[in-house]
Amino acid sequence: MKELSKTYQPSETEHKLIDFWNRNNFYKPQTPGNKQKYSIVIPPPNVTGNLTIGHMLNNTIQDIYARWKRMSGFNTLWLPGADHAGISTQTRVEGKLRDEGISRHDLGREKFLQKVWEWKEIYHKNIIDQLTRMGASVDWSRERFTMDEGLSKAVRKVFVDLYKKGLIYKGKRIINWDPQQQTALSDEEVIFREKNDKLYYIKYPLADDKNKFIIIATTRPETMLGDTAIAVNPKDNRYTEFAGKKVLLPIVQKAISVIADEYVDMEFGTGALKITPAHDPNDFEIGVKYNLETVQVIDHFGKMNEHAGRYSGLDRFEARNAVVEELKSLGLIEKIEDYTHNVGFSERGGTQIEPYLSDQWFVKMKPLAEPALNAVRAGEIKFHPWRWVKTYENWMTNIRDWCISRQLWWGHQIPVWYNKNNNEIYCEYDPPEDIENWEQDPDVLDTWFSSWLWPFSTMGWPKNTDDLKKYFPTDFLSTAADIIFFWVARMIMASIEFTGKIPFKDVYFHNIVRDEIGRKMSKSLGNSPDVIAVMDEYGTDALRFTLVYLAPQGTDILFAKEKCEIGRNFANKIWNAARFLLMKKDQSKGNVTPFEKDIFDKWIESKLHSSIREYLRSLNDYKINETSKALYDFIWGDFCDWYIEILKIKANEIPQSSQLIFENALDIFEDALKLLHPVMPFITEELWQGIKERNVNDSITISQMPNLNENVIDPDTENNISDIQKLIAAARNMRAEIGLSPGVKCDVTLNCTEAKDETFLISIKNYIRSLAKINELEIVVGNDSPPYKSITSVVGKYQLYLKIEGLIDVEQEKIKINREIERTEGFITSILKKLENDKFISKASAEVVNNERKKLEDNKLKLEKLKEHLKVL
RNA sequence: GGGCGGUUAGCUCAGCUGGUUCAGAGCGCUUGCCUUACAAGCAAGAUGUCGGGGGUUCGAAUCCCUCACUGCCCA
Repeated sequence: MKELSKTYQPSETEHKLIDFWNRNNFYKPQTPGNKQKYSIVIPPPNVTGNLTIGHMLNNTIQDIYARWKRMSGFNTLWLPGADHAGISTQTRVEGKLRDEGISRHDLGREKFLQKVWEWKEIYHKNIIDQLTRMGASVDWSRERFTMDEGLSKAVRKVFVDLYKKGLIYKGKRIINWDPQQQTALSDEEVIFREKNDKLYYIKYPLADDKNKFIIIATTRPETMLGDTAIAVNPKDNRYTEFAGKKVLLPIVQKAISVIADEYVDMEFGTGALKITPAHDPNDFEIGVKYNLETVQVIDHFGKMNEHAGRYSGLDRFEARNAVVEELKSLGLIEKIEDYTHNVGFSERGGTQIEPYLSDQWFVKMKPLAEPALNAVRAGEIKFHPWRWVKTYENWMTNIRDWCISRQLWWGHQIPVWYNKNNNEIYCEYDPPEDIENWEQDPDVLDTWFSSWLWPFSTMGWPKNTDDLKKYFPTDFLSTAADIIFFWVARMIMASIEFTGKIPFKDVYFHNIVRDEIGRKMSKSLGNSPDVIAVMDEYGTDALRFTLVYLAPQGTDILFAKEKCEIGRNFANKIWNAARFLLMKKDQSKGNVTPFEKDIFDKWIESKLHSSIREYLRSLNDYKINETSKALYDFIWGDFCDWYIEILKIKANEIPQSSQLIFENALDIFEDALKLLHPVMPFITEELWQGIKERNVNDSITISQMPNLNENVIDPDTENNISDIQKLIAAARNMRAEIGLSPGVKCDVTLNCTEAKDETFLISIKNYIRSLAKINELEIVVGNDSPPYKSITSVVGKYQLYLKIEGLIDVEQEKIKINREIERTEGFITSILKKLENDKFISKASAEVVNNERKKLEDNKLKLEKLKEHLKVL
């Protein structure tokens, strides 16, 4: 490997490695072989947009699992693709055309769709580029798009099958109408926002006594023109005398009935409700129940229609004011109050939704929901974090029929044909043969009607392909929780219904990425960083690592690009560790006398495997931030801060073995690189290539992940070294306290209690000396303090004395020791209190009690030593 | 109105199957360092009545109740 630069330069390696991986088809699963499979399908991003930081997180998580499993011996498929995003895409293209002064109707359906496809190609490529750039180890040869021929076939088959089963029906219902996009929306596509409005109290005179009124409260006075009843609660004494009578609908001058129904909320407004079946979903239900007339007064543009009399042609909001003015002049407005309520808006377009009575296609959801609910309740499908199950259950048990028709052109056109000559309806997989006699339903299907098939349609369903047999059901789905209903729940329903299998075993709901002050990332706020720019600035690995490191299960991430310094610095640390090891190995060429592994070598191996254990545990628990933490702590904390520093000393001690020493270190380092590869694929590949001789097309990405070896995990060794680390830290602390400059060496006496400690300490004496910058280090068994003036520090079973010889203010030191004595005495008292408590002795476990006894002994000893030291001073 | 979270160091957050291996990490801050890789670094340090109150327990950041504030989802 050529000499490494002083800092890691990601841009130099990333593009090169992407090319290298692609050239070698590493991410195409092998067709033969009997390896166990592991499969993931990507949540298909919309073709409309760029990938966001949220996508980066989601895809990093998937990539981690794909790469981890691939390196752990699984035949791994991560299948990529994109979604046609009906409304968004059509809106964008129409917008672009509008700028050119053209409407879609000018072009006609066919030409318009051609334009959309052209537009889609450009943006689709964008997404592919971004996924590639982030290092996603997907199999591009299997890429799918929801409007592909194959997926379109799946959609048609599903529609026809459900129709024939009676689970798809067409009906006149109140749906969410987007007057701007001119299409129906499903309940899930409507978002509610608080809006400041007015509550109008309107008097409806009794038909047989015009001096009596029922007063109703409404936020939508313009719809009164379509009222066909008034409703009150039968329990409401205020209205007992009115029930069953008729009132005269103002302006329209039509007599309508007063219905008594328990549905009416007595608390709201005046307790009397106007019923407008054509313009309110609840009123519609009442209308059906009481067989009321439906009078539609607003058309699909959101304008008053011919039934609105002289208001015909006015926009719904203009009409509101006009109606109120007229009512006022008639003296029929009781009062107008300010009122804040939740109003539905189109999720995509932002227009205020109009409840609209129209013919639409629906899926009956109840029969589909039940098995899907059971699969999750029974734990066949596991949610991470688990609590999302409740949300899922709640939605599934209150599920309502799904409005799937959209009055758009971009999407899967409904496979239903109407006979031009009679009332016949034809719904089949293939169009009718005498096509000239039929007219196809012009509507298209909700985009989610294709994406709910994604886990199996992408693998060739309805054909029973090899891929389907091999890779379905998938193992893992990572997604945002905000599409749990849109997508996750529906995929489970569809999978079970059409394949009889669950679509995936584990679902991970990843964090929502917000900006630094907690706002959701959005285009209009402009607070979402450009992911490519961030990758350019900090490196792809840095962004990936940082996101995962900041992603505890189930919380939101507050992200600012500066946080990528965490990942960048870590990458740089790794880079320099490699640089150093290689440099030393190079310098020590030929020094190959075998050496015996010492406690530090055993310690780093133990730590490596402890880390692997934690790595596996956290990955299996879907706690990826803990995975990244384990890697960070091992590589930076254990390997770089301690092991490399130890090796510097060791190589001086036994120079004849130095080459082997650094080669051994590189073996450990290589394992660490492999473990880290799923999170930081680029730098690990680059260094893996560099630290040893490799074959031309060999890659870390297809190498074997280190196996966990529990046998080398040795808690005693880890504890012993941990004590030594504390001891060295204490010595450094003492140096710092008395202001010794790093160049000045000091003399130290180290007391221990047992002979075996002495043997151990002597064996590593030079390391302690060197790391704590000690000149003379005397190791003594027993409690005798040294015969010179010193400051002291007690570390577990060890006692340190640092010779001061007038370097320090003795009085200050005495104050400090007294303070330490006080603290220790307090601590002893608290332990004694526990031990003298019979309930503690009897109820607490023996282990805990023994532990307390041990602590007591240790601290008594410590106290003794401190007091003695005070005397010496 | 119903449901689900969150509230721990100046900031962002871990820890929450109860016990000084639990009061932590990173950033920021203070001090000292161009030490045989790394100043994107090294060493040392300061800071918290773990949101308030009550309870269970020998023992609570951790379990229960309650209040406050805050976010999200559903109606």
